[in-house]
Amino acid sequence: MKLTAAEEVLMHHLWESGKAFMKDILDAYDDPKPATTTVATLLKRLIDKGAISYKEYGNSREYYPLVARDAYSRTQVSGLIRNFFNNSSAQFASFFASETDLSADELETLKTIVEQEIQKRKA
Amino acid sequence: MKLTAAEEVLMHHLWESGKAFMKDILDAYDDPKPATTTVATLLKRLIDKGAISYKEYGNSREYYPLVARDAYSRTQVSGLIRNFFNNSSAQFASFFASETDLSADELETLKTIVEQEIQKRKA
DNA sequence: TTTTTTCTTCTACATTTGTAGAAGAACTTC
DNA sequence: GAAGTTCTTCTACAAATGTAGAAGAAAAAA
Repeated sequence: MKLTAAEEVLMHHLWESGKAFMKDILDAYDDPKPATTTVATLLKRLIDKGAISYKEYGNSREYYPLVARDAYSRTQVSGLIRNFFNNSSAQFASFFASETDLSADELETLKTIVEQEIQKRKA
Repeated sequence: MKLTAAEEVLMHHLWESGKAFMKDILDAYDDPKPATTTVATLLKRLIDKGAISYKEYGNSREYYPLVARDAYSRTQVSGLIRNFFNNSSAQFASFFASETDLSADELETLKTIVEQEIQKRKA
C-alpha cells in the first residue's frame, strides 16, 4: 500500500474525522483548496488502492479509511528503517535519540516508555 | 531536497562507497542491473538537484554525494514526524518504542542512549 | 416545480519518474 | 592505429501523479 503525497494528505483528513463526505473533506483543506474534481479523483484512486471505502447515502458518499493511521505509520517507519538504517531498529533508535530535538523532559518520558517496554518484554 | 525512489537507491550506492565511477555504480546494483543510460539519467538528475557532484577524469567522472547520508536521513525522519506524528518527536518516540520490534537487549541499549542524551542536555 | 447546489463520472493534460536506445567521444587493447 | 569498450549526451516514451473542466444526476432550496 504505497500512497502518493497528495493521497496521504487526503488520508490525514479522513483519519482525523474518521469518516467524511466530500464537503467535509474539502473543508479540511487549507486554502487554496483543491477543486472538487481533484479530490474526487484522489478518492477514486484511494478506493482502487483499497485504502478507503464508503457508504452511499443518496447521491453522495460517506468515505472512511480502510487502512488505520497506526498501521500505515508503521509501514512508513519500517520503510525508513529498512532504507536508511540497514533494517536495524536499534540503529535507528540510536540515531533518533542522538539526532532528534527532544527536550530533556521529553527524553525522560521516552526513557519511561522504554522502561515499560522492557518490562513488557520480560513479562 | 526530495529524491525519488530510484534516485535514493543510487544515492545509497554512493553513500556506501563514498565516491564511484559509472562502472562501480553499475556493479553495486543487483541483477537485473539497469541500463547504463538509465543510471546516467539518474546521475544527471541528481546533479541538477544538487545531491551529488563529480570530478572529471578523462572521459569519465568520479561521482560523490554532496548530501550526507546522515543529513538526508534526518530530513526523512523529520518528514515522517511532521506527517504522521503531529510534528511531535515525543509522540513519535512513544509510538516507535511501543510499536517497533526491538528486543529487550536493544531496548536496554536505547535506554542507555537516552540516558546519555539526558546527561548531555543537562551539561 | 424551477433553480441552485453538490457530487460523481469522464475526459484531459502537464509534470514527474523510471527506463533505455542511438550516436558519438574518449580510452584501452591488440 | 584499428577495434572494442566505456561513458556521456540526446531523445523518447510509458506510467504515475497532480490538477481540474464538462456534463449530468440527485438533492436542497426557493
